[in-house]
Amino acid sequence: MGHVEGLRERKKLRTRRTIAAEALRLFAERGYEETTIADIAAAADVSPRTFFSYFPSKEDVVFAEIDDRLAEVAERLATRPPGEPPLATIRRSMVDIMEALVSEAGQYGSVQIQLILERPGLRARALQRMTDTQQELEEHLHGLCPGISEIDAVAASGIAVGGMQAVIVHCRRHGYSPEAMRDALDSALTIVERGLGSVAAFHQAPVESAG
Amino acid sequence: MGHVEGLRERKKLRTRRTIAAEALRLFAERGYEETTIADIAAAADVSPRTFFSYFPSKEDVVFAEIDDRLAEVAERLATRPPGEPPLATIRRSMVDIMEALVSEAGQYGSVQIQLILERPGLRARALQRMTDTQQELEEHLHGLCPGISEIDAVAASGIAVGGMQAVIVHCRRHGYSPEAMRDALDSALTIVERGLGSVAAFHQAPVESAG
DNA sequence: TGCATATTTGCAATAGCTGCAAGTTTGCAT
DNA sequence: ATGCAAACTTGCAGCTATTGCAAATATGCA
Repeated sequence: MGHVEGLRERKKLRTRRTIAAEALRLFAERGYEETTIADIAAAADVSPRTFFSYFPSKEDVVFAEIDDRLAEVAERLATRPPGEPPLATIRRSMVDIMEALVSEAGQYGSVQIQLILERPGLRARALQRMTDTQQELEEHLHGLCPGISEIDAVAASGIAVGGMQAVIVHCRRHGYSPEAMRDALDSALTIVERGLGSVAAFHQAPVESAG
Repeated sequence: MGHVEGLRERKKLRTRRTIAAEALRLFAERGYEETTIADIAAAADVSPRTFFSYFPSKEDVVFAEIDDRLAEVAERLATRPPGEPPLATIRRSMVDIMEALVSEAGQYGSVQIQLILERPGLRARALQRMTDTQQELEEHLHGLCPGISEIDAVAASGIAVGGMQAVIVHCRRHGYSPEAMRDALDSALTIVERGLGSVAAFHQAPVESAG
């Protein structure tokens, strides 16, 4: 799937990564507002105009890595181990999504997280991504729980993602350790599952992917 | 509290309302992008520069009414009827918040809702407001449920608001009638309450406001 | 009536973002 | 190897949101 598509594609990918990397470096060094598109373009050795053919806005460049991870999560959402109970799939997905969103793994540590927590504009963008992912989860729920009602699917995904999101933000704000964060997520998930467990559809056997 | 503070204050309030009203009218007539700050200022009979002393950004003017309503909700959150069980307070707050956010009551019908659903930037702003309100709820939970843990409070408010938000957006997108929307919210709230009911702190008697 | 303060305004500048047309580079077929 | 068509980059011009600053006005009160 995500292979080497050809020299052209590879070069574009490299450029994209360079732009993102240089942008993050500059953001970390001088700050977000203090870095202009022109600065980023210069550092990445492209014209300012070219920046916008790789990222639709300055804000989006902050989410370059995160978006890649979210795309992976979306793929994994579709490949559920046979026979896995719906609630287990949800739990697994939640953990995946949240890891994707707050992982400090990337080349530039947690610059993104810092920025997102500080700048309201970026925080809003992050929320947007959260709800987008939430909608994908919602669609998968129909496959997971045969006959689940539209509203139950919507509510369930909103509840799960909303609960996780709140906990994540709280933990990051208060500097929880990774372990404490995991514990917090776990207890939140317990509450979520208690609620979702009251929906009959979650106890039906999941539909096995046809084929 | 929100009385007539004097001529000066009243005039400012009137100007603020005029700007917002003219802006919404123009947005409805020509569209959001097609309306410039200069247009709005001209229609409201102030200088473009003055616009920014009433609203920090063009996007914020869309939320003028909504923000007023959310402020009222925040006040009502604090004035809970004595003896009301925690879960009842939550249910009541949820309904209040969602009404504030999606009410079509205002002078300009549902222009705002339309815009918010269409423009990603505005949607993000709306989400931001949702989470801000969520944090207020979270703080009140400590008063409502003595000894509730930090994480349980955070998770509970995130779950409640997240669930409601998802349902609201879904309903508006699919053109549900007010009745259908109310039913949907109700069934979502049931799931939420089932989850929150598993937290012991929600069954303690609430703290009566001292005094 | 006049002053101290708050508000409005004009001016100028910055920066994000977009459309357009010209210049380059790349992939592929011959 | 060669040449063409498609894809990519770039420079330019322009529009708009947003902000700082200082002058000009308006307002509330003594």
